[in-house]
Amino acid sequence: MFQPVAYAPAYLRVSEAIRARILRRELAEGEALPTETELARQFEVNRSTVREALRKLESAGLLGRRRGGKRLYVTRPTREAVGGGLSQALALHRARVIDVWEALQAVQPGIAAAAATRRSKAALAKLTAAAGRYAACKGERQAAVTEVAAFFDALAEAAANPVFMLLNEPMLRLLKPSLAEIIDRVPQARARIEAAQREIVAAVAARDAKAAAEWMTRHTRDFRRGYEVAGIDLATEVAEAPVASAVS
Amino acid sequence: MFQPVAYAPAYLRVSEAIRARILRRELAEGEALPTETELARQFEVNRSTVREALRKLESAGLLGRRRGGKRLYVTRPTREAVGGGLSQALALHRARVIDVWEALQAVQPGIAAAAATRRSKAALAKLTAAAGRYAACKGERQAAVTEVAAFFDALAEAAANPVFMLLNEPMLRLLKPSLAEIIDRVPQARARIEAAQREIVAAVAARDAKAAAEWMTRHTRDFRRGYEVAGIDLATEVAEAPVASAVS
DNA sequence: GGCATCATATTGTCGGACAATCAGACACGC
DNA sequence: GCGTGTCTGATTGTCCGACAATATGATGCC
Repeated sequence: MFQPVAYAPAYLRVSEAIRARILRRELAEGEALPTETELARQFEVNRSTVREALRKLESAGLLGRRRGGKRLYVTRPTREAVGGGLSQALALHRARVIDVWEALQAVQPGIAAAAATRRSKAALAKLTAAAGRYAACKGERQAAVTEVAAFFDALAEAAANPVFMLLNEPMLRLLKPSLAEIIDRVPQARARIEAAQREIVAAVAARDAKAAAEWMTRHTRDFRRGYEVAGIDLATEVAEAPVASAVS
Repeated sequence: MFQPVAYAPAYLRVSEAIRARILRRELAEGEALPTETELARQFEVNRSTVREALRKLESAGLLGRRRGGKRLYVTRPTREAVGGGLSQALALHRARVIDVWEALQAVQPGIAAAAATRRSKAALAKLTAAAGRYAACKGERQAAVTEVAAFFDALAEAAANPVFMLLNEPMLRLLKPSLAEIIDRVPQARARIEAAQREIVAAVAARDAKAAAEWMTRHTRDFRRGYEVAGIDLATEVAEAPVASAVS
């Protein structure tokens, strides 16, 4: 019958006002925000209130600080920021390894196909380099995992689609721990990954979308196989490590 | 040679400490947080500092308030919260309609296939109901768009994969405006959507993953065709509307 | 032009204050 | 019993004022 009567505390109204101006690009990226005192004067609220509003925008990734700097600058959310939020949410929603893998399986072939059709020469070079770096890092388990992720990232970059680039981050972040186990425990994993990457690179180089998607499908299916061989329970819940900088 | 010496302001350390406990599930969902004064006492910081920390967690969706309530409760990020962050980020990254569509195209067939394999009886009923509601809403453009989105959501729910459920939100949110235009301007759009939904429902009911994916591919391809017929420039940047509750 | 020096502005944090209002207890009338 | 007033205490939202640490920008010097 009746709508709940709208009310929003001042810190929310302030943060929304600033957010709106950023989204409307009236505050351009890289621009410095006015000082807290100045904002307080303009909004006619106390500086403490302004600060609460700023904290919200800061954690949304819309405002950031330059290394060691004092002032806040308008930024756009980095992949890491978005990915952190998403993977944190997934961890709390009790997403399992199999769920994330399934999403990977669904998205990556599309990314590979898009990359094959649109890749620029520079992007192809980066992709090739990423595959090379993976092949090069024998032994070090952690480095290998990082490079596998870097390969996916390079592919998304070649697809030149910001949606893909943002989606990659959280999925890889959540899969990394289990990936490390696979590489440790499945002897043939390294060779298979290397081969798949080689084929994908070749398909992308040849602008062959179909082949790229196909090899990517095999590549991700290999991961699944790896889970089974490594004896990782697919129903394990993924975990999000708390930010390291929080060492109190 | 040397790492930058770590330093984090108190409000950050406090917010990370609370965040960590939530992620470790030491603070269970639904539990009420201690009062601000109590937190200030425990962390040995000022209440203002605690409040800044709380604002961060609040906008990350980890803390929420019950309607009209005062206390903060531990919550997990809702689809809307996550989707809002993601779509906002995409808007700032100048994602275009075609980019989001491409992602939709990549993900939805996978979702449909998963839904077909795993759907429960209840989920199937919901999906059928969603398709029915879409077919029912003749005329009202806005309602139709909402129902199209609801259909995708019901499908993701049938797939019982939190990753898919969270990914749907931002994509649909960003596509809604252009979807509305299609439905307005392309006469045959309604019928085609209805037909595709019917086929997808049938495939899911029959647990036919392949057919479900296939029909979904056609369904999304139809959207693309709709853009062209409606004369929507595929390179249009998607826009994220600022939160409505921010009416000052 | 590049570099050391210094004054100023700005942030991070604190303490205290007060109004609004939410939650729970309690009594009252039907 | 259930819905309705009334009261009290606790809690949040907001303000004010203060101060140390330090980033920023101007200044002068070579």
